[in-house]
Amino acid sequence: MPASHGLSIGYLAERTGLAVSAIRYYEAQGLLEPWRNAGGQRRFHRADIRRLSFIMIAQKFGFTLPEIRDQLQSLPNKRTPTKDDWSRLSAGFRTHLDARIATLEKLRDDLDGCIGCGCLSLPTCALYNADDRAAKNGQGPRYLMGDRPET
Amino acid sequence: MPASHGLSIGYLAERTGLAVSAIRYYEAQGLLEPWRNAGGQRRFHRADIRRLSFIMIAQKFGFTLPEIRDQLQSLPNKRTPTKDDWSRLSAGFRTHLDARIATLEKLRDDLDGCIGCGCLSLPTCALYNADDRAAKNGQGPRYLMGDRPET
DNA sequence: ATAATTTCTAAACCTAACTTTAGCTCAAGC
DNA sequence: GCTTGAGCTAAAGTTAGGTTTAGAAATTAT
Repeated sequence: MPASHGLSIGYLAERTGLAVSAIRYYEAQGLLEPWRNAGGQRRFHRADIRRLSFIMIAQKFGFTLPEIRDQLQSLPNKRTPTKDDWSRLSAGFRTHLDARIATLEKLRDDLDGCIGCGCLSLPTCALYNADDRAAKNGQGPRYLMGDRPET
Repeated sequence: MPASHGLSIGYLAERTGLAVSAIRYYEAQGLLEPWRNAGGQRRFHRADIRRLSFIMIAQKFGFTLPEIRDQLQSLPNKRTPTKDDWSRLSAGFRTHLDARIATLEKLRDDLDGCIGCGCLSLPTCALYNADDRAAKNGQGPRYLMGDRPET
């Protein structure tokens, strides 16, 4: 049973299914700001249950904790999301998710082309330049599967 | 320039774009088995370039290093994949990828339903029971967004 | 009043896939 | 033949998102 003013961390854990240690960790990452009672124990608002649920859902959509923190902080007055906020934020989820799906679908299409094309010797293979890391580290073209144009 | 018999690790790194340390790491994980020259340095087969390329592609499809090691070991005589092997293995890639896309599409559909339904107070919300962790830890239903049926 | 829970902190540990560092040896170029 | 670059090993560090541990203090239950 929760104290008359403020909920204990164990109660939040029970209600959300999260581990107590996870809730403390989220606090350390700035996603929650409980106050302390006279004995130094954390006390939470009821709204923090929604806040934690929001975190759990956002994680399922592939957001990192810093991103989720930013989303929570972008709310006016740092409110916990209401129904209206939810609609707005979920549009962002949708965009994020669409992008991830599109990336995987492109990879699938590339693979399909690759099965047909022989793939092992072609610098023109669709998978050839598809590696993100190639763009990142600026190491120039990769000759996948061991072949180079001439040489 | 590679030695007349066996390629150096630096040459493989240059050819694949991988870091030397990554190639050593793959060896430690059992994905490659170079031999040593008189001075104790690693020497690789030309085919190992293809092997490394295969690893890089398989990683893009979401396979872990142990899974990739198993795939490489499933090849007859532990060969590096040929064009025929590639067709067979890429079918596995395709399956893996399709499953991941399907998971994300279901999540997107659930989200769409959720935007319309109000979501904040419904144990019937599509996202409600969608959490893998809920199934794993056997903690029973979660009341996302802080609401319970009664109480 | 006492026993049993809960909670507290700080620090260490966990996985995956690597990278970095330190101190040394080997190989190659001039 | 000497210098530089490449390679070697083992161990520690990195990132994300936590969990575990240990020992102490607070709270709750009987």
